[in-house]
Amino acid sequence: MSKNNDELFKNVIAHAKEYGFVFQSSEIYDGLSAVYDYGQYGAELKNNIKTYWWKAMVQLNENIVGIDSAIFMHPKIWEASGHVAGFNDPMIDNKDSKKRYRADQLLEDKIAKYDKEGKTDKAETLQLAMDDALKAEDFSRLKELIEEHEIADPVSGTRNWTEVRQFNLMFSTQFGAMAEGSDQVYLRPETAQGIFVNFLNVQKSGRMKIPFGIAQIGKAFRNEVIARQFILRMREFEQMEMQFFIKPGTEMEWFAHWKAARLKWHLALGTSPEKYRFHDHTKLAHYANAATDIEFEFPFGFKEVEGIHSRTDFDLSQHEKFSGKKLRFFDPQETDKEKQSYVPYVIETSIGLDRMFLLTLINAYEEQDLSEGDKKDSRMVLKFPPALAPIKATVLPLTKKDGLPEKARDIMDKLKLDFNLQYDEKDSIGKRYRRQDAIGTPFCITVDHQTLEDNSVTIRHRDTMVQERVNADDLEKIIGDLVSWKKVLA
RNA sequence: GCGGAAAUAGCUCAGCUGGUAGAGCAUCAGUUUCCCAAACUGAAGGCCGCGGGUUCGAAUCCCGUUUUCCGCUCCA
Repeated sequence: MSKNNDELFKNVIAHAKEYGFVFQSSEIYDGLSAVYDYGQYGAELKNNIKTYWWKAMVQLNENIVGIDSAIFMHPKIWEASGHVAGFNDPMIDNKDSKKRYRADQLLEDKIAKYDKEGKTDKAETLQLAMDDALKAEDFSRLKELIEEHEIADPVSGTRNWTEVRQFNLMFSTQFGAMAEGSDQVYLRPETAQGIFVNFLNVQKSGRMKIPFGIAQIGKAFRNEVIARQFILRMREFEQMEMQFFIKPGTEMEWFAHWKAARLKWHLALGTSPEKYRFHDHTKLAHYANAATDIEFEFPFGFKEVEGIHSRTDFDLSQHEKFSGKKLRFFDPQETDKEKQSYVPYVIETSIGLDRMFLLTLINAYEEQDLSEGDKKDSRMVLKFPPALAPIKATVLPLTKKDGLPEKARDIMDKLKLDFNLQYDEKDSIGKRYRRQDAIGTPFCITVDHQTLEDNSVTIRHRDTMVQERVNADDLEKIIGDLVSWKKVLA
């Protein structure tokens, strides 16, 4: 990261805290690693991003519906999805090469080596010892075996190992009040499975016909080994996912469709296209036959914000297998009887809400030098798209007397049912404008002495700092148009 | 997890070789002004991340720990 970008990122984090967007969780207790809280303006901004996504995905697509599934799910779901098996390996690090290995893999390699050297006795003994240790989940025994058999890191050649640890990315807890005899359940590591297991419910109750999508916004939890870069990688995070169910064989067409549609959604916010890029996966996960990331150029480099994956019929097939229930779509239009009933393929779009939040904040953040001649001046402004701004407008009486506050309150009362507004009468008018700039309020409505005479007010625009005089009765329409979702969705 | 750096008021930071904390901005109250950070007066806010140790005495030295940032690593 260059010094300037490093500086910029630090300033954004400081700004986010100072102005009530993001706080570290449990801060007065020294914080909890990689967990963050959203403050008064952060919560508003986050909600607006959710709304933008929900409108674009659910409301504007007749064949996409939204659900809200529970965080707790049947433990077998995670076996079916592969998360239990894939997230439970015993790992060991070499302190010199700083490489991490699967402990059982290292031992397997050694066993193979013994066999090759004709030391079959040794191989067998080790194999048995390892199997016992793995079965008992005895990690210190695994470490002992690695030491006893003098296994060295192939990279550094040293035997300077850490303890063997299990990296399970899923958080677990007990289901049922009695600790004993209760079942272990997981906090979901992704929201997608909540959609897959409700595929039939939604399809039948909503009379959905393929192609159709199910969308969901919700929290997910991953016990990341390391979680850093502010809210980019958190242990508790929120996803906005849509699973689009399609006829097998049409996946490439739909993959291309959603790739384009999702980038369009991002760019509609006015973000410079140079800040975005696709990162197509060459190495695909076992369930996917195509995958791409939409990446955004953060101050610390291009990072994934959203993933678009062609997941084939992997998930539904797995759930068929594990649940014993048929998860199929019957297509009466299909003339070929053999192909009438099938497990749909899936195109997934999955965006990290917190990452989108960070993106929006960084993108909006601007330090402006407004000096003119000798007069030094600067301002901090968050140039949020008006539809996303936490506060849409602030009503300001020019002074605290002459009945201006009363008039300002009247105007505010008429507007506050439609818009999230603030009222401010403390300090000079210029200072109040700048305060609103810092939290990204796009419009300031100023009530002055002329307002008392002809009911006109000024609207001060955040980005240009230009004011226009309008009739107070027209504010609902004017502000309404300016902050409308039509500006980004139409 | 390894290595590096850091942690002092809401924010940014100062505090030299140890003697029980300061500034600017922000906040609050007031005076004045009345359309882009004005000025003035006053106030509030910190046991210096936390826990030990050395010392007559620790924000300052040592150890541990937590958190954050950077690099590596990891990332369905």
